[in-house]
Amino acid sequence: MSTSSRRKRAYHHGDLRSSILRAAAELLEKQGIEALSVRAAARRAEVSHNAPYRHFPGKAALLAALAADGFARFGAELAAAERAGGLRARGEAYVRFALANPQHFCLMFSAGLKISGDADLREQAGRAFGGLEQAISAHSGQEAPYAAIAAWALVHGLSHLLLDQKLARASREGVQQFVRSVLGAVRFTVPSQRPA
Amino acid sequence: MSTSSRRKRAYHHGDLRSSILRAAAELLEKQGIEALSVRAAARRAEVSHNAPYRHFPGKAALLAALAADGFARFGAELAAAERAGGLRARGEAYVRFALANPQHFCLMFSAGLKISGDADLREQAGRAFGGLEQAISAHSGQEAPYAAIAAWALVHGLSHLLLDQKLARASREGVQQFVRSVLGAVRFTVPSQRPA
DNA sequence: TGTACATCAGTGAACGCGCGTTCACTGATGTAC
DNA sequence: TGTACATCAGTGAACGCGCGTTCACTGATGTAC
Repeated sequence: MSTSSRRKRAYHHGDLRSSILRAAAELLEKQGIEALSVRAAARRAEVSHNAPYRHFPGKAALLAALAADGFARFGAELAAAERAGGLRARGEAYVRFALANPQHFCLMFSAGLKISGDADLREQAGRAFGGLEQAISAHSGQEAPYAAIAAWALVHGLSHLLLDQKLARASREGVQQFVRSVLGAVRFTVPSQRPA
Repeated sequence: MSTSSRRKRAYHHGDLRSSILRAAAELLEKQGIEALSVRAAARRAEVSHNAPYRHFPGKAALLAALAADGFARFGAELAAAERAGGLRARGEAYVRFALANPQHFCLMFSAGLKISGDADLREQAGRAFGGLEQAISAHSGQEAPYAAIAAWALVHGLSHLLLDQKLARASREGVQQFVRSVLGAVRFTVPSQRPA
């Protein structure tokens, strides 16, 4: 009540869709997927509990939009890392994103999320995966699909194990250095290997 | 009603704890973690909705017991596979377990599950992971911790990607052969490598 | 072998909760004339 | 520039739901004598 926020919010919010998404993202990371509900997001955005329905048909659409946002950021960070430091840097960025956005990461990769159902989500996920596949095949030669998949599985699994706190050693050594050591312990059996 | 099951169930069930666990496990795999509730498990076991509270203090304890069961089976299958076919077979069994018990696998590795809170869960998980670490260090020499972790990450990530349907190629080729190909594309940079 | 009684393992009713979603509404905005 | 009106983006009340958990209970079991 009273003059709570900077200025009294107008009846019309202006950009409620973004506000809802931001609130939902904060809830997701701070309280976990279980705590994320349409009503909670509306509360956090300081609107009535059904205002979100002006912008999302239902809860599933909200989750899909969150995941799409996640994929967009993910893809951008991976691409930037690779431009800066090659394929190895891309792998490290993969793990870094997962650790920085654990709940987003889980949401993006949860089986419950039907990627095909949402156009924007489909596009963003396709973009992120497309960049990945392209990067790997460009680096390893056209004929190394299994090595490419193994590399993906390696960083993906490392991300999950770190998120699930299964690797005590990592926190002792510092995560970035740990990740580098683990990735460094692997070679892929294709001709044109040897990272830059 | 009437003579529904084989014989009229006595007032005292006899082994309700096991029945509840079995019902919960079936619900978990058939309907997913979201559909698993204390009440649903009780319904499936054909007892009143609060009979489970005779055997589990609450929902968290039921989940912990499910996960502990999962770890017990997981550890046993991994150990058996290794006895039969070495470390490579252990890796394949890891993925096979995940694919055969997707929801259990996710539950077992979900961060929400507090392993330290439940004695039995702690023991079973420790047994499974202990076997894993032992197997890897025995195989790769004492001084290859990163290779060991990388191997773990590889099979773990492969499991997740397969579960999340991210690897279309796998279903085209047959999963077992696909897994073998991916695992075969990797070498670890430690002296005593070369699997049997 | 019989009986009194404590204990155990179930039942059914009830609680309060937050959820997703729908409904009829109202205040604000933009546009045609 | 002013005004009528359609449209948009919010509000607040209400719905039905399944959930976890608690309560007082009752039927069955086992044990001491």
